[in-house]
Amino acid sequence: MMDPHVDLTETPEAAPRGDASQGDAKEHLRLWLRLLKTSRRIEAVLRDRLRTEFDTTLPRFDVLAALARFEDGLKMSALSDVLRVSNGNVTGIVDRLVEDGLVTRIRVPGDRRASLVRLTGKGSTEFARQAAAHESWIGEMLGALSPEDAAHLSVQLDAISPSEAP
Amino acid sequence: MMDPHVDLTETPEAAPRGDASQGDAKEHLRLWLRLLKTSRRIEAVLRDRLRTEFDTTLPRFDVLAALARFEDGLKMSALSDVLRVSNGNVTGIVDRLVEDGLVTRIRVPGDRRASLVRLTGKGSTEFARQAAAHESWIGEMLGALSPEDAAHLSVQLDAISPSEAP
DNA sequence: CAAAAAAGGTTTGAGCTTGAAATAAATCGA
DNA sequence: TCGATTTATTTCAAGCTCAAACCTTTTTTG
Repeated sequence: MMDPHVDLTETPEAAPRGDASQGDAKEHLRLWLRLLKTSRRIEAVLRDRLRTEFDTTLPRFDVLAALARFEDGLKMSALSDVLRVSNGNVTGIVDRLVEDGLVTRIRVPGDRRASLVRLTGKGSTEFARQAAAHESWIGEMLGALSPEDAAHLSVQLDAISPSEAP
Repeated sequence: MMDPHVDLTETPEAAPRGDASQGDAKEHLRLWLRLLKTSRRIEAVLRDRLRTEFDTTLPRFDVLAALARFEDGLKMSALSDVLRVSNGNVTGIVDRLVEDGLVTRIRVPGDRRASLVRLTGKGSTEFARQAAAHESWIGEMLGALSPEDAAHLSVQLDAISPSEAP
């Protein structure tokens, strides 16, 4: 999981007066550490539940989720693009999902290089179960937040990582 | 990297009226996806810079950071505790850091099972360089946020994942 | 058309990650 | 004291992850 990077969260050490950028840097660093901690913690819970309740992993779930969004299937490259994962990475995960019959590779007529990856019926059913559970887990974990707060937070986070493609 | 899990960010689909909890769930899910996306994006940048500029990895950096905070060294178990990583995980990373001379294992006098892990002089120097760069990278990435916004965000995130030990 | 470039994927090597099993040492309880 | 438990750590198998190298096939271009 690897949480903290630098964690000086615990050392407030009075306001580091002097020039302003010093203090700003610390505040930004602190925010980053909280952000990381929060997402890691949630992720850990999701991994754990996916494993114990569905005997699967987060990457597998992510692939199914992506394919569920694109009913016509996705090319490997498009898939790794959507997931923001390296090309080679997806190959292995899809291989295993194919073994388990949750996903198929379909030849693309005009192009002998490419193939489309699609959910099978089984994959579709299985994902529906998992997605429902997933949503409720998130609800449990973020339940402390009002929908308004949640919406507000979303907006602020968007300010940090805008939707520009890297 | 595995970003999106479920990403229905792209399907606003009008406000799902009906009972309230429905919409709330979506809002929470949306927040989670943003949170994940943001932290993954920042993490990806950090990994990349650590690799290209220091030929190291985030987990290694994290271990050094933890050890830098505890000058007297940490036992393996304490280290994996601080980092919130499995025990066996740390073993390998520390092994490699020892090979590179950045870290040492010190026998604990009264206990032949345990050992303390500490930064070497070299490790300490190296970490200082990396930490400075790290802080400035964070500054770059979060620079769009005023320190006030950052502080505010920190507080809200803390509401999601409070400091209770799991 | 033939050579070069680009596009789609897989393989590979190294490292990270986990949970579970294995070792070994220390401590506790009867 | 001796067996049982707990504590500290490592080993293991399986899977995820990346970047780089490597094939093909397709497209571009001279």
